[in-house]
Amino acid sequence: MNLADNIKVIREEKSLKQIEVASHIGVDKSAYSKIEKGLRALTIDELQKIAQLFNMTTDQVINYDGKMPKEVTLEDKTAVEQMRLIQQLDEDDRQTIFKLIDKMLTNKKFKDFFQKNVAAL
Amino acid sequence: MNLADNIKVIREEKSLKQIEVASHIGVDKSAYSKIEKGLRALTIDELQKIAQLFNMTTDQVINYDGKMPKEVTLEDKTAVEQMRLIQQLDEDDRQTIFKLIDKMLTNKKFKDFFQKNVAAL
DNA sequence: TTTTTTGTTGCGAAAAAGGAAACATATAAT
DNA sequence: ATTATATGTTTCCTTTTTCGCAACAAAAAA
Repeated sequence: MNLADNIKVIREEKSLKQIEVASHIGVDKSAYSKIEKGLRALTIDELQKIAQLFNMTTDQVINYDGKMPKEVTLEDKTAVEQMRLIQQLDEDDRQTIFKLIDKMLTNKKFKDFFQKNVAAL
Repeated sequence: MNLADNIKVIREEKSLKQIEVASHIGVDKSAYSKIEKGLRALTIDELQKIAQLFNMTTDQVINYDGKMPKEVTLEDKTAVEQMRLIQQLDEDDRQTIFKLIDKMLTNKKFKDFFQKNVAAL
């Protein structure tokens, strides 16, 4: 999908008319039509205004991909990326994870302790 | 800071010459000079190529604020600590955590997706 | 069907971009 | 310092793009 198509699709998802987006970015409706048809390029300024109207970042508009989200797998990601993803969790989910980790760590400490002090008996 | 300034500052931080960026985006050096001086607008296409050359997203270039990296700022210092603790877990416990986080993240993505695309129905 | 709304196309005028070359400034070498 | 070289800027004219009205076409509503 190219940028022109992205904008058209997103605009339609938001049930906006061409004229509404056009006036928001300050161009004639004919010019806007050309934009969606790929007959005239969007300026960065216009893109930013459109993104603002759509409540999205410019990157999200540029890389828009209407397809369903794909699964996430942390395992193969770098630690930095893992952190970034964990930060994205909702507050309560993150709480759950941390509590679980606390339990696991506590558990491990006991396990290690017995391993070292009791197994020798 | 405006976009033209951002690009200039970032280019200089990366020790690139105007001519190098110019040829990467396919314009004459004089045109590129005009871009940095704000005498001619960047196209979205050019912005994307520049972002690629700079190893940044277009949003990062647009919203660049001069302040240096934030590899690990105080704010997410706790996150680093969190990761350090997770690394200490036994392999199978870590697997469990990761799988759970994966599920939560995937879940959240779907939730957000439906929020945006289906909730309006 | 007949209206009304929404989107597209044609066209001359106006604005912007292209790029070669002259010019200016900074950096390096002698 | 002076000269050379590398880097960045400006001028000037040509080419390309955009402008926006108005006519046109298509779709939706009445």
